Amino acid sequence: MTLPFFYTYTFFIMAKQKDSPANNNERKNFLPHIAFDSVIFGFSGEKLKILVMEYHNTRLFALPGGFVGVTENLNDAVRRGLKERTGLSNIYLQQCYVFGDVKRHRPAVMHTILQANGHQPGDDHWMLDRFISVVYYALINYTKVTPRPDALSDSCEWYDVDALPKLMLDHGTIVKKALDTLRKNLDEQIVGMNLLPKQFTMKELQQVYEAIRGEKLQRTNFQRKMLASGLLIRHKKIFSGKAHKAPYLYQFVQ
Amino acid sequence: MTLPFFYTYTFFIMAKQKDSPANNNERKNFLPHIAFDSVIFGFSGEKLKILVMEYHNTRLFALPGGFVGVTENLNDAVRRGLKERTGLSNIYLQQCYVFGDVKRHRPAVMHTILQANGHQPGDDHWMLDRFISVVYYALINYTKVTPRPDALSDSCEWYDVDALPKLMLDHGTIVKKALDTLRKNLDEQIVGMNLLPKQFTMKELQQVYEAIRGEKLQRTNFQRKMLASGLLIRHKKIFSGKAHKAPYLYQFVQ
DNA sequence: TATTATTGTATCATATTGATACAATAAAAT
DNA sequence: ATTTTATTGTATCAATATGATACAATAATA
Repeated sequence: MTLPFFYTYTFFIMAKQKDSPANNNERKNFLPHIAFDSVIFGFSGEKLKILVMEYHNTRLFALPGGFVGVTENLNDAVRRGLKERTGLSNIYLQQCYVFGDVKRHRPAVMHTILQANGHQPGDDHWMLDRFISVVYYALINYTKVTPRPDALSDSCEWYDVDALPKLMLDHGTIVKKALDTLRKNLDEQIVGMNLLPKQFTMKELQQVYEAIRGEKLQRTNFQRKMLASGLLIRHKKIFSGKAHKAPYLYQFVQ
Repeated sequence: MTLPFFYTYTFFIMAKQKDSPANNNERKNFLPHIAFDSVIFGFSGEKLKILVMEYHNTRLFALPGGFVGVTENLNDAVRRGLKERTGLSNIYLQQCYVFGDVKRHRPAVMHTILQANGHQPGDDHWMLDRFISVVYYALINYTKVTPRPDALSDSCEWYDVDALPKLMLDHGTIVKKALDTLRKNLDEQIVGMNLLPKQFTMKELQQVYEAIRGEKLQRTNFQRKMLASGLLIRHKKIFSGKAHKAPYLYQFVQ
């Protein structure tokens, strides 16, 4: 579990108060025992990356996550979190898996995080409870996003999927599961439309697929298949300023 | 949400007591706001079916479901429920989707069920709360199972997926989602191994696929593909007592 | 013994995929 | 101004997979 997005707005205020009343207020605002975590995929032009947060005084790395308001749809809660981290509203979002094992519950870790931010949580603090976590993955256009660390002054940065820092709790397993699911669900149009800018070259498109599938593809056959799919509209060539033959620009239909 | 499997053991006893103490005890035994529902697929030899329960005095049809013990893994809770309904322990089980919209919350329906079983639940009864439901689907060999209605004397019966009764709440949507997921994940070996008896004819195997995909397949090409897959072991012919050429029996490797 | 519907296999034509070759070309190097 | 370069777009051949059809084998029945 990560710190809730909610913190961004209210945590600092509450941190100045005694813990119990704040604890009780927050406990009433969210569904207990239910969290979500998001694996946010972006594509840099060459590599597949995900957003990872670091809790400043703890050296703990975690996925962005949060909690569900008592009158809030689960999906909306996740969108709220994504908006908070990325500034984007219309993000491609998919449920991935629910992690519900008892052994996820490690209150000491959450205690560390709370303490590192000036709290003295009692043993009955709601965030020290057992949580099940609904995991989502999101696909976003890397270039549109400036990741925003939250009010706890964590960092929030892109990391290559193959060069992640060690993540806290079971967040490493969560990333693996999200990547597996993305690979299994790999739909040409959806993935391309959400990870790439509106217009792109055939090479960029191929790099997206190679990054996700984790293997090199035959250039000529990839091109043939994509062109035959009917998903692409071809635009004018771009003269990129690089040497060699200039590529066409493409975009997805619709 | 359906009545919890837990009811089977304790509900009748509790029903004799005043509601509040029982309410409070149960509230402590389960994670609040979290439920699961199971779409249990079976194959009859011709049709794909699912298990549906009927609450006797309500004419309400529902999927089997339940709640998660406070010290119980989510997956184990679902297996506990399946064992209860089918008697089987090693069941192929897959997570499907989490339904988490606020509009699922319809306390009146649950109130009706509780009342129909002799309860007078107060407005604060834990089962009248908002729940998110983690949906699983299971594949089981129809012939191995005798569905067990629970102690509330509901019925628990197989229904053709294309001839379901109207299900309560969003359970109709849940079935659609489970079927979609099954189709998308359709893995030859896993599906065949779990829906068919150990040995089966090529015709039975084809019928499983046709039932799941909802379309007829070309017999000869299906046979060619399955034989070429290397997944099947061929056994002796069976002389079924029917006219015409006797088919071979097959089974999956491993 | 002939009939019947089912089963197993073969064989076409057509699509899809893998591997390779090659011409076109934008800018840099000469 | 011409040559060189790596990249891009396209074509083509072989190998494989798929769709459609034909047909022989056969277990029990008529």
